[in-house]
Amino acid sequence: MESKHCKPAFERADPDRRNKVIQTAIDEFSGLGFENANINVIAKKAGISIGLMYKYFETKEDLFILCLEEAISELHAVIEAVLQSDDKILVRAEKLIRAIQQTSGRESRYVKLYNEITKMSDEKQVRYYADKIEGISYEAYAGFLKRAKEEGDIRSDMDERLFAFFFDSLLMTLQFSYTCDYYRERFKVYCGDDIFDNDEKVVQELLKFLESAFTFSHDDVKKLEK
Amino acid sequence: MESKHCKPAFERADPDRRNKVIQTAIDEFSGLGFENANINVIAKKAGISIGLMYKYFETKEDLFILCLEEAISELHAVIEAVLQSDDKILVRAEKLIRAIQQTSGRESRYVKLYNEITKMSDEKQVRYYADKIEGISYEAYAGFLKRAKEEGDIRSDMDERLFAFFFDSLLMTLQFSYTCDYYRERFKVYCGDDIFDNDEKVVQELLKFLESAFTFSHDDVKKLEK
DNA sequence: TGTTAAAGCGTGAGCGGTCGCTCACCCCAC
DNA sequence: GTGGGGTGAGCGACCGCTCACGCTTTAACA
Repeated sequence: MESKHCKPAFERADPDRRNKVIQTAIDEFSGLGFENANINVIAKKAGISIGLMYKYFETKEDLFILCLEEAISELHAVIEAVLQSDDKILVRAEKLIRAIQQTSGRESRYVKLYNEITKMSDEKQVRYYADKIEGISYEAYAGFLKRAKEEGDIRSDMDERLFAFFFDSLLMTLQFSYTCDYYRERFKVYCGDDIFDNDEKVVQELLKFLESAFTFSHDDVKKLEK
Repeated sequence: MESKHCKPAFERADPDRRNKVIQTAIDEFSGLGFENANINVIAKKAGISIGLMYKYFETKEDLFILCLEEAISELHAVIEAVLQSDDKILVRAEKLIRAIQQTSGRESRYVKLYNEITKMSDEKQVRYYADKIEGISYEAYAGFLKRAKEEGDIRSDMDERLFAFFFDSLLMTLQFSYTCDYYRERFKVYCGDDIFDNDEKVVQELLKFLESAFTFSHDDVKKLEK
């Protein structure tokens, strides 16, 4: 899993064209999935010939991977932007939730790509991308969970890594629920057809859920009750 | 989206053969995904000719759907079995978590099929299956959350539907984390390579997380602290 | 009981469409 | 004239699906 997924010719190409190719490819891959997307169609829509496409990329898969890398760095940037201040943990959570809800059409294609790799089963690729993508959010979440714990903002009786995992699981599912067709429908089954008109309610309820999970330990509350 | 997805000839066929065909198909679909699975190969592995396969099914998609229906009713049965007693909410949660961890090879193929439909985007199919599958767990979870709330076992200041959604999101992600390649790798990134040798720890930490989220409301704890 | 026709079970060569990818070729700059 | 940018017809592999055919069972009739 090395990092070069295009031929030199693509790097030399005009930046506008590079962009056009990548964005068109992301459109097709996120809309149809890797298997159903047609590289001949992508070339046509991007305004170049297939011949040239193959001067730029070794294989269809390489093109897909380049799109993935693009999506990853974009999503990475969003997380970084949201988390750069030194807010308390719940404020960070709130910012992340709101960022997820405001995911625009542009970003939602990235999320769909992400959902697409979720079905990969080539061992090496899975490892490479899980490390690359999940590593980003893991670093972000585990880092501030640990600090919050040290500073006494959250309960002391928890395993940070597992709690970071639960936290990310909730956010990831929410992300998919706002962008991917099946998850959207699932969201409606659970919360009603009008859930997409109630962003504020989702924020508040999830924060409620997280706040209690993060801050109140069973033993402490029992002590208080005595 | 009607419910007959095979021709009469398949219903008349020998039960052993029916089983062989369905199980072989589930193997292939769950291992390779819908697009990459080859119906000619499935026929060969199941010990029948493609000609006969098409006397049994209209299309490859119909075969896939029959597999899905099979998987759904199987997963439904598991949930039912786990939830039939009238345990308290955390005991139910614990049973579900342990059931997920003990998912065998046989069941894990069903989970992979479920993961596969997660990327469907045909509007009608998405609606049909989201309703059918998520409806099962929604009924189960929302029902006992509501009862628990009425009986005062859990906090009163929450929206049951959203909390059921968060609950299912955690369980669904855990389910995938024990069965699907990418999610397994993600689980390792968050919790370390040895997380799969620590089932008990996962149970305890998730229960801790859920117990606090479900039972302690911010206002109540603040009152106690005074 | 033997003959025959109809209906279903079962086969697999192969059709037809799709799509990843190649290659022979053109054009232009240096 | 050499090298890179650019083209698109078309090759070849794959795969969903068909169809002409063979075999067996059922049953109606002489």
